Amino acid sequence: MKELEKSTELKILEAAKLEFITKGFDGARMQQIATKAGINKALLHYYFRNKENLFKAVFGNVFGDFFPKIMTTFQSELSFFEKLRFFIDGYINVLNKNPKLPVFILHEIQHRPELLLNSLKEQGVNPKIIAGMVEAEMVKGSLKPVPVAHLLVNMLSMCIFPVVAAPIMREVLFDGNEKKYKNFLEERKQYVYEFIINTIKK
Amino acid sequence: MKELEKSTELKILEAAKLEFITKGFDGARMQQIATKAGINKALLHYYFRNKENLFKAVFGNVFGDFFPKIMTTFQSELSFFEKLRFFIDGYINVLNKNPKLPVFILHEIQHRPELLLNSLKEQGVNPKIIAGMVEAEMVKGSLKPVPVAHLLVNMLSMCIFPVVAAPIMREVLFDGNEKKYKNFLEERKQYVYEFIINTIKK
DNA sequence: GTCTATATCGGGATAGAC
DNA sequence: GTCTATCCCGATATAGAC
Repeated sequence: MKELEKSTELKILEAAKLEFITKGFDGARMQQIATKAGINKALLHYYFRNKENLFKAVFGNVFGDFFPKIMTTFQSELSFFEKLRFFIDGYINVLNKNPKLPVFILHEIQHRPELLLNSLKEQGVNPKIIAGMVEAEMVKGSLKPVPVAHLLVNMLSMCIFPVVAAPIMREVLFDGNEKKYKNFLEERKQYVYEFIINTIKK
Repeated sequence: MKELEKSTELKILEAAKLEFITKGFDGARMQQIATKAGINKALLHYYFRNKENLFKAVFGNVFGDFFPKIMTTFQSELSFFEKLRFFIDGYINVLNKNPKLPVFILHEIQHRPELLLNSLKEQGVNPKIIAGMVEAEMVKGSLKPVPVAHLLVNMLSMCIFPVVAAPIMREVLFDGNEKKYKNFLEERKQYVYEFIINTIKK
């Protein structure tokens, strides 16, 4: 039974998420969060005792998007190459919808390493599943043997970085033309795939 | 004629650079900068009227390291493949020495787009020189024709991202073992090179 | 140029009524 | 649960002596 009115707590969390991600912890303002949520500061402190608590709640929620849930794609019945394509495609999409997320996370964990460790535990990030799968293909002989860690990091890099550095890249490569850059990112889904394939197919 | 005593202004700039890069503009504290520089807050304001000014001075100084000066490598007499190797090697080195720089820059330009535009002008960043050079090799026939923009972005991505995301990657891939991750980054100089070569050599 | 002392203000947090 | 009013501290910035 869904409420038409979102609960106050939910409204706060949404507003806080937006504020924290765009401004960072230090730049975020409780007043601003309250305003966006349509309430006042006092109520904020009623729900979450202080700024720190509120932040942690948001961070925990948000971390999972950085390392993709799309990992599940890899447990499907598709062929390996299809899985790869789905992964790249899906991940670039997710990042495009939340382009500020990675920088936010990377910025914050610099000062609060514990955030990272906690979140990793909660999320159960396990690249080993995918790594194992890739290695299996290699011993099976369907893929050229290459260092798997580097391969995975390369793949992530080529998906994440261009989104993260979009403000700069857009300027440098396309003189600030937003449309052209969006198009560029769209093309990447194909090229990154080909790029990866190139190094592992026999 | 070099002074044995660094000028006060220089000491301030160094201290400020460190503080801003690690904490970001909002997290940085004037008091902390003063202390690190061995002076007091008032003197800080004497040299740079306010925090904003000081920040801009630092940012301008620092931006150039993000897009490498190593571009000059590309004007040398080396063969194309040697140039490529030098570039990757040198860039990963630079980043390793300033691993926090990229996140700092990306975080700050999110709220102050003008910083980016100004810095780009000052630095005269021009990927077109390299792009042109790569394209020349392609028409000459010594390289397989691939989309140059994507190729360059891929190369940057694979160099920058692993350094930027080091805190996470170190945890996920090597259970936090610093030594292993350093070693991993060292290996990358070779693998990224091979990875790139693989997609462009005939 | 460099210092101490102080003004000013913004923002997180709390008290207490409804 | 939600509000108004207020406290209080930390941080930028300035005044003014040396």
